[in-house]
Amino acid sequence: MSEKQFVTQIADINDNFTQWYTDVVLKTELVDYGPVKGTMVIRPYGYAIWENIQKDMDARFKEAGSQNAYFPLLIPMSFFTKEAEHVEGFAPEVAVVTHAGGEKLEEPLAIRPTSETVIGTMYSKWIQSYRDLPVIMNQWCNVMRWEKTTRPFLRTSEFLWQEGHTVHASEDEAMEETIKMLNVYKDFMNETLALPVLCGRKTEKEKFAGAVATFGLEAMMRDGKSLQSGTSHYLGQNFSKAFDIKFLDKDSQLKHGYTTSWGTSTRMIGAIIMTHGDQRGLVLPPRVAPIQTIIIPIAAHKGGVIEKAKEIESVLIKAGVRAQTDVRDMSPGWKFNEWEMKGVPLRIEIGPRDIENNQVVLMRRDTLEKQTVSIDELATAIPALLDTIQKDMLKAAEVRRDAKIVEASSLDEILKGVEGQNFVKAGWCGCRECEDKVKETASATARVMCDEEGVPEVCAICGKPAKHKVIFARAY
RNA sequence: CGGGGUGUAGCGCAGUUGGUAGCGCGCUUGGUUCGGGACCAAGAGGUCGUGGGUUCAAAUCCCGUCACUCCGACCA
Repeated sequence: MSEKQFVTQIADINDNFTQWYTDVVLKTELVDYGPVKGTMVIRPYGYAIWENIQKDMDARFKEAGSQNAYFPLLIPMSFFTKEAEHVEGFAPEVAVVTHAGGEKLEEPLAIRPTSETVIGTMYSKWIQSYRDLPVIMNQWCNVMRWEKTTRPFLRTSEFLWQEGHTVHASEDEAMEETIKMLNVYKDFMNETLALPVLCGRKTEKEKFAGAVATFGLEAMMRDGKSLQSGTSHYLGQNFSKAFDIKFLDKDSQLKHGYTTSWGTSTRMIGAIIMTHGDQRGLVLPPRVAPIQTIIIPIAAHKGGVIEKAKEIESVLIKAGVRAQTDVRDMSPGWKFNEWEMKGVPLRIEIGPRDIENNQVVLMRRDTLEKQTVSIDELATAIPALLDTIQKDMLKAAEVRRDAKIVEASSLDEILKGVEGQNFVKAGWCGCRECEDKVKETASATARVMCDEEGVPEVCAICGKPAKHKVIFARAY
């Protein structure tokens, strides 16, 4: 049976990946387009994934010492001009409120594209002493960036995210926090999203507007393109000076704090889709799947089938599994296709023959393998299997990714590597010209630096001595 | 922001040289089915994206505009 037969309404994943993506997000009812250009509605099935992400991540933040807070959506325009690089980076994409209450406003208000400026302003009021430090806060909110081209989850005018903002007494401590949160993200993406990510420092060109250093987490999509899935920034004293975040230190000296910020967004849902998905549609990691096990009664008109299915459902729910029975009056084949498209990790088929044998048929969405399991064992077998799927999905994604990482020692090799849908590792002298040259010839950008692997002798682009090892890739 | 494509029923589409709108799926009702997208019967559903223009007459031709989408440039 060809994969095409299953979900004919989805574009070919190998042929037209972007169309496949659009088809999948719309047809699985994760999202729909909003009435305003570039906006998206996150529908219940998509929002449930976000809620699962939030729940897991939020616990990790709290474990890392962070508290949640909420800062206002509207930010006085003047705040942005206080940090030169920051305003330059964000000004082009800020949406501004100029009228309210039927009158023109004295000062235009920006709809936050990110909150360093308001939060910095508030922190300057709250921090006086070294005893007030560190300050570690996170907020879950929406932000708005007026993008030219948009795509659901990957880039929309408005999106949901979390942004952490911290202040520390020393440079070392702030840098430590930056790396700590990078690792919190990494663990979360590995363990919960089953996403292998490459972490490292960004080049000057690619770093956050206003940061001293930006560290990114890059995931490889099925088409070999990179998706920046999270960032952690060391901001040094750039923002503390701009927003006057000062404290009296132990030595009675008045000092500026050192700040960090870190964020991830609903874009991660895009990463899940494009990393794990296949021709049949979504393949969701069990930990974030809104429904982990779908139970499909076969020959449901026959007595006792639905009852048994419901019985299994409640056993599974008691065992902590997000299980659901599809009792709709449709053919089993239709339901199989639908739930496969929606990426439910496990399917249970139960019909009269199974009930007779006290068993069910199980199918894994990730491998499409079927097996029969005794009904008595389900309460333990299903949670264990979900766990296995979670781990196998990460492994499978790692294998796919590692097969598509190549080394290059010339611009030509970088181009060939990127054209072959690979991540390309190469030596780099550190100059902007070489970075731009890669962009021009290969449409690829420096994703992250990986100097810890050993820096090659020469820059693959200009041949001068290399200072860094860089991963080049085309990116979303 | 440049280049291409598409807007006709909830979805996918057809609609010829301009002549007053159709198909498939879905939906509603009833019945038969049910182990990989079932079938029969009877129904409901559209000011053809939008604003102008040409014409006796526009889904169809012309101009504008908006949205979506694909390919680039800019960005999470």
